[in-house]
Amino acid sequence: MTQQARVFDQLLQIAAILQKDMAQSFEGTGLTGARTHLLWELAALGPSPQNALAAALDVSARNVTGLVDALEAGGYVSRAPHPTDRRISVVSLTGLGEATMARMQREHQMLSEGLVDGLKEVERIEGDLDELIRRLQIVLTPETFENGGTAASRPEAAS
Amino acid sequence: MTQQARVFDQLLQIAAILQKDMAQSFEGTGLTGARTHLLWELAALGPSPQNALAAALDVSARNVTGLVDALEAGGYVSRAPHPTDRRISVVSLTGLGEATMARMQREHQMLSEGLVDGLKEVERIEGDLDELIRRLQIVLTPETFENGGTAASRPEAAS
DNA sequence: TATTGTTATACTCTATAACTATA
DNA sequence: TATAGTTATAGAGTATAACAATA
Repeated sequence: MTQQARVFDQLLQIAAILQKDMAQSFEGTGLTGARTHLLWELAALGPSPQNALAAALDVSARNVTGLVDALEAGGYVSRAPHPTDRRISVVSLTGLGEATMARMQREHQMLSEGLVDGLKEVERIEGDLDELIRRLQIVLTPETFENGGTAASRPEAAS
Repeated sequence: MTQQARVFDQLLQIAAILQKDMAQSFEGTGLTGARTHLLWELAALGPSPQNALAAALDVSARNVTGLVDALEAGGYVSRAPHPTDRRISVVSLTGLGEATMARMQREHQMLSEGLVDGLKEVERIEGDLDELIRRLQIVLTPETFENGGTAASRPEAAS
């Protein structure tokens, strides 16, 4: 039962493809992966304190300051004072930010449809992927093996 | 044919899981994703000029200099002069580097097996994944849509 | 003249710690 | 006293450009 386990490498390959696509995507736009991630969260949450964004993104407050600075400079978001708590700055999408997100959501939808267009047994595949995701989370749980996970995702997936 | 296309999001979720695992993996080891990637390539290629590593990793020569510096400081690789071309420095795995790679390959194998252990129809799933990979590369080809790809990998996959 | 690797410089993401302004 | 966001500092990955040594 040893040699035939290509599945893991296939998943790594998928991760690599998606990551590379994302990295190449933001050229000249002033956007980056991290900044766009913040935009997605902001679109989902609505106007938010940087506080909440840091929690949503699972990054430090300092990091959010930098991302919002850059997005503000690019015209994608704006900061406004909180009506009652003057410590808080509320971040909102600008018109450009909204338009950008609308476009991205549209493109995401198109790609999503294009990926499965004409594919047989899509629902069964979705079930298989759910099972793989479930197993992946178990298998990568550090306690499962003595290792910290590292070896798992051999960095082929990283570039 | 619109609403049911979960597959793309599932793939993004897989990418996010693998990336997160990889990021968490290198704690205190002096290794990182990029450095480990170089080690994998080096293990595959054998002793190589930095030149070749830059090509294999698809990264600038400057970048390789930094990665090799760090790996050399950590004792994972060593630089040696090329026998005939004195411009070239040949990078090799040290004993520690070899041992580290052997361990990682072992762990990778274990995870690979653990992922599919007891799973039904593994070969069919592998075929489905191959098809998805193929389609992914087509769908993400920039020319396919007017976009640069960005929207594709909504950065949920990035953190 | 072309190539290898380096130094110089710069940008991005990320973190912790110290500090300010507010609650 | 605790919280929100900032400045200060630092490490890591990445890039281009200029430069040295060598082909």
